[in-house]
Amino acid sequence: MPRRSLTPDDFVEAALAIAARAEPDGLSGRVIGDELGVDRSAVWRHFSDRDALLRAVGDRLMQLALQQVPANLAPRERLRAAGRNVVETFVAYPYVGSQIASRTLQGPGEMAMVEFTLDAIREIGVPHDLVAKYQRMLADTMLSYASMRAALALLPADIRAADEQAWMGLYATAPAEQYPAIAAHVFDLAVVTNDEILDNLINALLAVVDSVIEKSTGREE
Amino acid sequence: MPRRSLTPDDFVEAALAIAARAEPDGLSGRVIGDELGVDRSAVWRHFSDRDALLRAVGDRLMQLALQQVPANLAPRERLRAAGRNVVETFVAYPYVGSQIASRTLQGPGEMAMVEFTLDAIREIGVPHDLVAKYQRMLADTMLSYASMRAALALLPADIRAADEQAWMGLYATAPAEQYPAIAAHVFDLAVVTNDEILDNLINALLAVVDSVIEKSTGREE
DNA sequence: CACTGATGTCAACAGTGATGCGAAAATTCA
DNA sequence: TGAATTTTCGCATCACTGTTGACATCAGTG
Repeated sequence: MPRRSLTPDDFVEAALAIAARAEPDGLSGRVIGDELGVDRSAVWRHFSDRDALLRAVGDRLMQLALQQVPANLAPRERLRAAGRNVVETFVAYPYVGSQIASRTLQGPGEMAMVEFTLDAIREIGVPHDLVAKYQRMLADTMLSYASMRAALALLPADIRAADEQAWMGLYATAPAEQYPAIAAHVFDLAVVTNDEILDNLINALLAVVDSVIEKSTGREE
Repeated sequence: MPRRSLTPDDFVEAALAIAARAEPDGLSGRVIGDELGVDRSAVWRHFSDRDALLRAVGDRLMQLALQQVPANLAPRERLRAAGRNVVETFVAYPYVGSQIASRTLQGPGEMAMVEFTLDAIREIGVPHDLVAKYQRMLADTMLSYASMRAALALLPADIRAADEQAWMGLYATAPAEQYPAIAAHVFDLAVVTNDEILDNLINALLAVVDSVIEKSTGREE
């Protein structure tokens, strides 16, 4: 007795809503079904696989991340914003973000993101035959980092707190004879924030892109 | 009727052996138990949690990666080797590698790795107050990238092959008007290998570390 | 109106991590 | 030595997962 007819998009939408809540129960078929008032097996009428569902939702995440990049930025700033937005979006929808970094999504979101980044790298002035090489480095690195941050956001609050304070705990316990460098830097280690690390990482990647700019043509900036 | 007494290390060892096989069944309690000729519930006698087990095995992975770094290398090459070895080890034990990147292991393996990298960065000549900042960037980036590569190695062979050939497929299908940059670079994109990307990433990270070397002291190299 | 294809419901399956209970071995103590 | 205690495993069980197949019901077509 089908109460109503659902489209795959309805399930993607529901999965997004759930993934954003980051409840401890996870993103299971049962929860998705409940969100739509439907049996959990109805999900597999529209997606052959758990993997297929995740890829569809993941591709939507890419769209979300990309559409929040201001359009009128210089190419470097576009790349920076895209990277930050991917991390932000993955963290905002941690159940999906933590699981699809290694998959080729092959949807419109991923296509648009690749097009966007290729274009920005070309515009910066990277030689034509190196554009793809650096795009893949940037994309893979940002995706994997975003995925790790999402997995972090997924941890129960108490465990995350324990992990974050682990370094301060080691400060008290680690013998300075055995770990002199840790002893010398443990406070600095504990103080570094994840957003600082992300900024730092993006800067490093952009710097290496800058270092291969075509010297011959001086038209860019 | 305990046939014999098992230590936590025995389970870690068994988990390593299974994780190295990359069979499609995964690293479940049942498989670990079978490996030791023991019921799967025996695992939780020694580890409170699946998480605790993964952390223990993950810490062992760190030890494995670190102990294969040649001792007599220059600091830059030590960092390069450590990064490569972490990726290699995570890929070699993909079940564990793909899951513990976001956790603080807090074991001797992680401690040794942090000590090792802090020391190398200091030896390169990074100012004292910036050593921790760059260590965390290097470590988090390499861990997350290694984790993604491990997840990739875990995919069934047919899916991985399909993913790798996705770009070539897009070459045929993607409309050049809508995705001009993809059309212009799709062949280059498909040709870039993961190991190239890794080299490229490590180079980028090391370059940014080099850029903050203390200019005042010229004693290094 | 009947027919067909799509879609949801329900029950079932094997598999997971985890828990509580009882038995047996290993260890400790007298 | 022998008794008491602690450790550790086997077994049964739980709730939960993704997935499948049989059945029922709806929408749209001729």
